[in-house]
Amino acid sequence: MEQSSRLAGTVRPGGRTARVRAAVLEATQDELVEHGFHGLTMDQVAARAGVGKTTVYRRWGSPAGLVVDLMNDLADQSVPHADTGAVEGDLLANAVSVLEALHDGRLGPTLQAMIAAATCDDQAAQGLRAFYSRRIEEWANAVDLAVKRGELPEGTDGAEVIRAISAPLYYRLVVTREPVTREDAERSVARTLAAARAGAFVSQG
Amino acid sequence: MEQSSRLAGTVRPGGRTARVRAAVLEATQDELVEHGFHGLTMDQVAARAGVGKTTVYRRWGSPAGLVVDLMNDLADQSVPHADTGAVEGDLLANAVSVLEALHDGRLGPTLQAMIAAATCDDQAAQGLRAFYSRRIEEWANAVDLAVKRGELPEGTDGAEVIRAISAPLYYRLVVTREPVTREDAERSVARTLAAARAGAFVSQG
DNA sequence: CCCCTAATGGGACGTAAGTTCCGTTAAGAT
DNA sequence: ATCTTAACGGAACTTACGTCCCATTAGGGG
Repeated sequence: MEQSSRLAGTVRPGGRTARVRAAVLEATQDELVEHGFHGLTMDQVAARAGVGKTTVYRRWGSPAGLVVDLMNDLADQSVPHADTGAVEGDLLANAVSVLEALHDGRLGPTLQAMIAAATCDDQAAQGLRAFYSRRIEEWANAVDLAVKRGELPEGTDGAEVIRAISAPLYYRLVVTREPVTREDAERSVARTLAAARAGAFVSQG
Repeated sequence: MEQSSRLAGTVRPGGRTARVRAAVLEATQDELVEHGFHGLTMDQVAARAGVGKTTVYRRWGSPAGLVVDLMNDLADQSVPHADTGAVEGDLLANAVSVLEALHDGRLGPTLQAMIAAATCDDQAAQGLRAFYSRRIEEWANAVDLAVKRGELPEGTDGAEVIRAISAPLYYRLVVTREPVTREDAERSVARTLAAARAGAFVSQG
């Protein structure tokens, strides 16, 4: 996998350019942890990265641009899905990985920033959609295997099952802003699984 | 119900003060529709409302403060829940009302702004939590009645059922940023109901 | 190893958001 | 009706973000 869609377009991607990008993305993430997306300023990112602010404006254009690039960078780091051999275990592993990502001191704020950036920038929205659709696809395989094993009804939509697992967790995080606990993750798995076994995730119904 | 927690604290809430507030909240919502939360500026709100910007800064302090007050204003407008006599109809009515709110040209952007404001301001987060917990409570009654009628298992947690209905819709709206359709609403109801009938929403499990 | 130029960096500049000061207006009590 | 003062409004001021210009640095091809 290529390291970056943005760098790929440059004429001199090696050496200094790559170093600058690494420093800027690092600084961006640090700033997100401390001030969140709404407090992300090009100026401070440049200062923190030890880079001219002209460079940051030229290459990324806006705070949303920084987050988009950061998002692409994270998207390239593929996270392998679990395979415990039984749906319940796989889905719980999925829910827990979401939970841990949201609670991670560095990744959590970054994910929230990605969501915030997507609300005010089309490119960020597109990037976010791509980011999650890829993650969802990867985990959906586990559900498809479960269908083949006969654990779930024929025709069950794997991607939708994975979405259904995450939805309540993100809903609590972003919308009602309640704490998201492991119990929430377990409940989400149990409920989704109950619906799936009842055939509620079979494609056209 | 009092008209506003903020006005209640003022010494002269009548006449001009109330007129100013109405104009400012109106202008705030217009600006949110056009530019979203990230583009909400005190200056333009003041100009649009035909009010001194000093006044806007003094009474609301920040864009987040404007949204918080707008949120309180909306929270006071109680939305009665449906009662079709059968769970499925009530829950579908709930899902559709959420759907319509999100698609409404004025309320949709306002709700998104409330969410955005909550990500960068504690007071807004608290307000948002209160806003939704109240709406959830109101609709939870319909589920409780269904339990009494024997349509759902004893001990089913009504509030959690209502949350489960909304979660996938908001998830699509905010996180994956896919379009939210009536089919999504219907699927969400069907799946939640399947899980509820299987007892997945009974309190301790 | 040298050259060409892509890419970066510093600093000056313009603009707009946010703050402060003080005079003006009108709510509401007497 | 009159008076007190809460609340508003205009305008100057301060700061910080974003832009522009040009000098400097270092890839990477020859």
